[in-house]
Amino acid sequence: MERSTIQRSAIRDALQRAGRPLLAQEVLVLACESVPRIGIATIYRNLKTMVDEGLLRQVVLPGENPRFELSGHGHHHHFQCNQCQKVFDIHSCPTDLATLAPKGFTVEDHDLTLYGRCKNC
Amino acid sequence: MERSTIQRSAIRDALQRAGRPLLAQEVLVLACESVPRIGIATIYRNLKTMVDEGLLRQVVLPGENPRFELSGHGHHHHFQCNQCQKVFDIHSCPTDLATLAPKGFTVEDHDLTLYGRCKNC
DNA sequence: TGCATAATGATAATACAATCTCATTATCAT
DNA sequence: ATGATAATGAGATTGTATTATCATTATGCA
Repeated sequence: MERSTIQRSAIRDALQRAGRPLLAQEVLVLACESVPRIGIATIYRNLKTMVDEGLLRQVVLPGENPRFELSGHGHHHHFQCNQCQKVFDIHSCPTDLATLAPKGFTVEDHDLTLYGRCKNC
Repeated sequence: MERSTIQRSAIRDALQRAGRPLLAQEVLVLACESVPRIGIATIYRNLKTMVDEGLLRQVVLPGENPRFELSGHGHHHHFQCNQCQKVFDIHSCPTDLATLAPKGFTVEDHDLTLYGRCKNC
């Protein structure tokens, strides 16, 4: 993955335009707008490469297939709409979660997902 | 699933003794202690039935297969050990998470997982 | 412009949790 | 204890996201 291809650009643009974490299938649909014959294998190949390069970050919600978002947003969490199932970023983070753990347990990280209705639903 | 079998009891006991959410595979291993020839299909069959009956609750962490725990613990969250991968209950819950959502979004529920080192690791 | 080869696209293959099949076994009302 | 049948166990099968294959196409350096 050393050459610059229109497919790779289309994938990056899709994620940028969406502004929210996308499933591989969602990336395919969006990327198809600019590269109609793009294949799903190309989507997966590039997503994997871009994650390895650090350009993308994988977002995994409970019971869901992995989504992908442009990295560089720092630590943040996600909101999933119960209606449209779309996932959005939340740029704030509750503090003092470490105190919730039982005695003898050390908290190193955490993962928070909010569920509800998004702006459009 | 109307009759009482030793397999079904073994599954319930395994979850009770563990006191933490277990994967189907973990249930199999524990249940084998009392019913050596128990099959994985029986594990899945009973887990599903017991969830339908409300006896068990499914616990799904990001990127993990479903775990099962006895229900009736009310709303709570989970801790996963980065070392042994075991999952434990956390019986406290951060408040005011609803305020974290962006303007226009309504929060109906949430899901929190803490990661770190458990007491034994 | 031409060439070496990286990347793509179509489709086959894989991985693996979960479910199904069906002969056998165990439960329980009578 | 007996019979109807629910449940089990072993292994085959399924479903589905992801990856591999490989002939073809496109990139970018000389």
